[in-house]
Amino acid sequence: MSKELAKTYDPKGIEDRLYQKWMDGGYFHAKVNPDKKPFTIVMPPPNVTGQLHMGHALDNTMQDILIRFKRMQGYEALWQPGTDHAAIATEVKVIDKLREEGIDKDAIGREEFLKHAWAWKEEYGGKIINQLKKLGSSADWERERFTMDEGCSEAVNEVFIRLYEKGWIYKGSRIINWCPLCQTSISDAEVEHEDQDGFFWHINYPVVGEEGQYVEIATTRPETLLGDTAVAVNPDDERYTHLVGKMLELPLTGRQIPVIADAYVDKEFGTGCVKITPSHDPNDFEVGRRHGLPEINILNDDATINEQGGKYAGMDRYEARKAVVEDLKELGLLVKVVPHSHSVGTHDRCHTTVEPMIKPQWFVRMDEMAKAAIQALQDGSLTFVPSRFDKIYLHWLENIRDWCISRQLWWGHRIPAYYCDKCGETVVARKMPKICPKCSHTGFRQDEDTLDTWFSSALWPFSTLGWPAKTPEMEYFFPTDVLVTGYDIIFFWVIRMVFSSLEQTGKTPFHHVLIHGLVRDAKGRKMSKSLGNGIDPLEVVDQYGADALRMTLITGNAPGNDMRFSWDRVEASRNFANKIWNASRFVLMNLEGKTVREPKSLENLCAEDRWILSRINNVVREVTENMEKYELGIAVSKVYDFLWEELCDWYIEMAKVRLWKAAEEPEKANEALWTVRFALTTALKLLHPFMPFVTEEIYCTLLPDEETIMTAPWPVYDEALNWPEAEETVFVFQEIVRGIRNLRVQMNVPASRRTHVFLVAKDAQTAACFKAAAGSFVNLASASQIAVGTDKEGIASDAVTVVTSAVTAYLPLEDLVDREKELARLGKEKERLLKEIARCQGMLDNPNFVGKAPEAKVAAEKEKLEKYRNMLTKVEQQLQQ
RNA sequence: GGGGUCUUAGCUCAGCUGGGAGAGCACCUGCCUUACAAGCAGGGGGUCACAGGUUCGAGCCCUGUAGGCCCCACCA
Repeated sequence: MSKELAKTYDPKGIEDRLYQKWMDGGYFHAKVNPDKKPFTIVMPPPNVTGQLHMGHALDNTMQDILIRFKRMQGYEALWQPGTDHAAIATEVKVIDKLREEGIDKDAIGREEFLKHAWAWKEEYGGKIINQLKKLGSSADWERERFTMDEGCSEAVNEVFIRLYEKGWIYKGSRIINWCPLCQTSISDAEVEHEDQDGFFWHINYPVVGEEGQYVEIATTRPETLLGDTAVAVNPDDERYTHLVGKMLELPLTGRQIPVIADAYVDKEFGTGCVKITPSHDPNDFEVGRRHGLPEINILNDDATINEQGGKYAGMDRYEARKAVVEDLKELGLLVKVVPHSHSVGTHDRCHTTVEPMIKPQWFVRMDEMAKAAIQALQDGSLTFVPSRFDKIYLHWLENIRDWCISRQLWWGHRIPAYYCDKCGETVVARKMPKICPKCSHTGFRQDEDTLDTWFSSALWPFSTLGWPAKTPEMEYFFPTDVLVTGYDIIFFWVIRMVFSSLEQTGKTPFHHVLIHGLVRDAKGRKMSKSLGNGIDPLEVVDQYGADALRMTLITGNAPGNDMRFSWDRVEASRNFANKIWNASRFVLMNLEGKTVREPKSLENLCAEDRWILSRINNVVREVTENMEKYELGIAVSKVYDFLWEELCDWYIEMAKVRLWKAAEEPEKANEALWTVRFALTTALKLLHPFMPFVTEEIYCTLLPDEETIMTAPWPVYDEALNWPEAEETVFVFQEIVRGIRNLRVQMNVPASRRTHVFLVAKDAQTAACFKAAAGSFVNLASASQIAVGTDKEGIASDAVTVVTSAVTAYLPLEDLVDREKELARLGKEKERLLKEIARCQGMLDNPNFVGKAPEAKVAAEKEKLEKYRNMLTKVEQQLQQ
């Protein structure tokens, strides 16, 4: 089969085939296994009706890398997948779809609507999962869950009831954020603040019974005047103390309102007098409650003025604003209008300006649970990567307000609260109660509201494992190890999972939170539907393959940082896949018809073999360390460099000499083959988490007895494969080869012309070393032959040189040598060495350096100095000739 | 108003606990060398934003300045 491998790697077909093979092999499935240590990642559940975007691709790639890595390391690695019902997002979509069909949500009613919603879910729900599979995601699909499936819903009810019974969930009329478009309450986290240009309207409120006396207030929302129930001043504000307790004429309403004193008012800001509208401003609400003020709601749910607004009833809030201002002007009560930029709360989904309103809603008391969540971070049971997100987490928790969890939606978990038809008694229970505990009535109706979608996602790390039941999975896989998500979702999700888990299970739901940034477009803009600048990950997969996409998303990116997506980078990744594809094609061609045996003694292998083995061995150690620290970008670039530069550009080129002479010297060829295959397959294992498909395809072709690379053991560092002297020998050879290539370009030596190369080593032992390795470098140095000795006898005096620490290379180039040029070159080299020597000398002459720097550093500098001095001597000798 | 973050080669970005500045792309010069032109070899290009400080030694640590981005925030 190997013979037919295409010259360029084409992921099409291969990826789907391999994915199917993995599915069939059940490699993604994790089970409770006492013989292994568990490693668990819970997948942030994508919106059930969502479309895969670059954010998902990045998020899932990172998780897949970690899970594949840990799986290879021998952990029982569970990647728990699933989807989220995404209450409001989905409901909006279903409403839109129904509208297109001419169906009105309210007309068909709750039951019927939910049927449509479920049908929608069934139709589109699997789509995003299939898209995730295209990326190569090795999640345990057998365990796929949905936030509204039976088990998760049970968990939701359980938590609701527990918190209710503890008094931490309560229903109350509080001021909440109301979206007039979506017609539901939303939580603080869902409000986005936008700076908008507006005005400050200064309005006079006449003082009752004191002709010509006014209190001037300033407001950005004059229409809310209709709901004012007081004007407040600071108790220490001498300008107004005499007014406190007096009544004011509230314009346009015929009502009278008191002047009250409250420390909330800032004397310095505006006029120092604040109109108080308890029903439509969070601060005013607080003030109102403190002073027992009436709460007058002036708005309908769609933000039109209600009957409380008198003549303005029926107007939209902005229409009413205009009308109110006009009327005030006419009454002569409008003092002035000042342009003013202020921040306005908008709904993060539809960007409609949110209206604060007082409504009966369900809340979760946050104080105690927030404390526990803060504690978890402080005592180290939870850590963020990178750690700068600690502050964001803490700041949010320290300033948290009670969480409004009820939503006036139909798609979601219906609140398990029941009200007696007769006496109105509230019963929170798993099922509809039969008899009222208060009045023994038997008729109940369930609360109409559903829960914030994040209420169920907050339970995701344990609800998916079977909680509240004491399942073996819960016992074994929980708490999970690492959560991978974007920084934009810390407030919505991470924090709520942490406190929910701490409260319900007593444990943090995960030990580490690995945060990534946003994938932006090539210009650095957020990818968005409205800008139309989004790039479909599936299109990238289609054109370049999932491996290339994954590689692109991981390379050169540090945790928590945003990244720009560019097609150039995808192409570079694709080229890398092709590079290793061809490297393995080379190996396969040489493998053809041979049986490779492991050499009897690795210790006796030639220097270049031990070099590459030593190198991959060290790369294994470094990459593993990087992976453990979640430094994925660094890890993958090390594998990249090893494969491309060390293995392909050097080792394979060196090995060719032996491989081409396989017929004459099969044993040597066998050693080269074994070594190259070992180094390559080891590197493939390191690369597999990043580029699962191409590595699998190559690995199984190179090692036909292996079923998959997925379960191949992750390589471990082996001290027996550490050969620093072999590394040094090859390193010197590389210096020489680079020097020779340099010379040849400078002297315009035709590529076809091969030259003799004489190496003069500093001593016999070094000479022997280089003699042994010389053969492998003949081609790299464009040499006809490489002779090695310990003195220059017999070498033409006009030969050009390449000087390294251990060896000097002489090239008799006769006719090609340009004396002047050569002298200039040597002069430059001398200059460089003198500089280096001066640098070393300078450091070593500094008593502070010698005295305070670590011994190893000082020794290293001494060694360098010695080396450069040697080289200088040789260059000077050459110059004299 | 508070906090975070960034400023490194023409572009996009790495740079792990402080110890001689890196990658990819782009550019220039040679090469279709029997794995790969999606390639090979060679090359140019950076006072690591600026100013101080700590240190034997700073791209990295501290302070300040300038500019960009982001988040949080009930100043009407």
